[in-house]
Amino acid sequence: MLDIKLIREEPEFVRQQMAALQDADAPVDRVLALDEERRHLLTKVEDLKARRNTESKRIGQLMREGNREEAETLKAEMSGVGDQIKLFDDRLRVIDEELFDAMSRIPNLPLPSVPVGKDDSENVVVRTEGTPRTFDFEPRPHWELGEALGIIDFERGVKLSGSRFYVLKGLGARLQRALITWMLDVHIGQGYDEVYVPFVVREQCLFGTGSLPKFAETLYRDIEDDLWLIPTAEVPVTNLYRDEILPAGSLPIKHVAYTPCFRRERMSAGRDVRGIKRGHQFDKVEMVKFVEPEQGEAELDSLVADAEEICRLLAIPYRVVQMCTGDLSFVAASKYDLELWSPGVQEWLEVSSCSLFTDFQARRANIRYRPEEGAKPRHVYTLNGSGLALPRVVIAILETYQQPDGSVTVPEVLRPYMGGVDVIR
RNA sequence: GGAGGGAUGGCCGAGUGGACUAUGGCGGCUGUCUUGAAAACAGCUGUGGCAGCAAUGUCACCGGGGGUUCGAAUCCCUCUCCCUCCGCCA
Repeated sequence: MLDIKLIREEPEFVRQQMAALQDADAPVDRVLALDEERRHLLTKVEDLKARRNTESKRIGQLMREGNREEAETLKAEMSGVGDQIKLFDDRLRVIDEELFDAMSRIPNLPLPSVPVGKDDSENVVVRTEGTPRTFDFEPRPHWELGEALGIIDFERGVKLSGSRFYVLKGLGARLQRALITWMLDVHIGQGYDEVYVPFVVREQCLFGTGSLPKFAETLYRDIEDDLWLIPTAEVPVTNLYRDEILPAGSLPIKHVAYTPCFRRERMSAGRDVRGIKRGHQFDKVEMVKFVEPEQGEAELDSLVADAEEICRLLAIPYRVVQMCTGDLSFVAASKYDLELWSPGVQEWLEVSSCSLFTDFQARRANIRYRPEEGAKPRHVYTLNGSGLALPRVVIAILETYQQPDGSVTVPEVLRPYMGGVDVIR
């Protein structure tokens, strides 16, 4: 949610930013019209209420004095005022709802540092680290390696739950579990506090992070209890402090959480159907930060660095890509993706998205802090980044560390987490 | 799943239709006294919207939403959450 004052005072600037975001549907003009009508009605209805408050007090006073007739006259008069107030209040309620709906459909504004571009073709590769391994044999894709090693079972996954589900077995399951534990440990070492959170949440949490109302069709939902499966740990972790005013001195707050993620992938039907790249259920270790506005951009840089550390320690080549305005998500003001090179599928796999949301989520979720004791509350800035998304890291490991005989060497850093196993065969 | 009891300010807790501008206490802040501190005493105390350059004014908020009434913390409906007892359960 943007600050409505900004839209009211700088409408031309906001329109211009919407154009840069390639968002032609953002209802800026509607917000302006509704806002004006709302304020007009507010002053009218509040005058009426002020009058009713004073006159009602007088009625009480007259009744105590035993002056029945005058009290009754005033009552009759106030009854009419009450009817008017009700009319205005009803109208206001409708306007408020419409305004809220319009406001919640306007995306966040990009930072000035974000390159302007029309779509993902104009994203900027900021840096590439590591050299892709050279093979003296044809590297195979992970689905061949995984099936041959008996560590990925696609058919039984489909039997259990349908397409885009799979089963990890033996050292495959163990590799994933090792990665989760190891990545959590690395991020804890970087100063993040681990949290374990619910995997189903109320609707309000999804609104807070910006997943609703716009992306409802990508989410799984339990109708009976009106709970939603989380599409990312970002949702429960960011909402930890929903409707709170954090006391002075509590920022920055840095959390790391392991959760599964559930996505219907209806937008991507038919894409990436082979292998484990895009499933309905996947695991992720996620970092979430709550910081003071002044620290926003610096905290984004350090968030990217914290996620990069995982790639670096795994010794897998990766690159950092900055999203241009046309490819920013609805809620992000600035965003970097981390992509691991995977030689079997011959592509850069997106394993992390690190975003700064400025105060956009904090407004929607009502998360504030006190800069100093006794000072007025301000909205925090929120950030999050995967560190990292699992199946794709598993893909990159299998494909990068594969041997001519189809076995896979276990990256050095993971061996202590695998009970000393150094090769999957 | 069944029965019952609750939700009031940073915290405890009173308040069953008008003096509530929410009693009282604790905590916190400021001041007086003191070399300093404690104690005592006095004053202050939340969030947001709208109007205004500002001082300020005004409205809303007693778990959420709706209703009754001239007037609601108080009465009615509804939802959420918490607690107690019983049953079931990894």
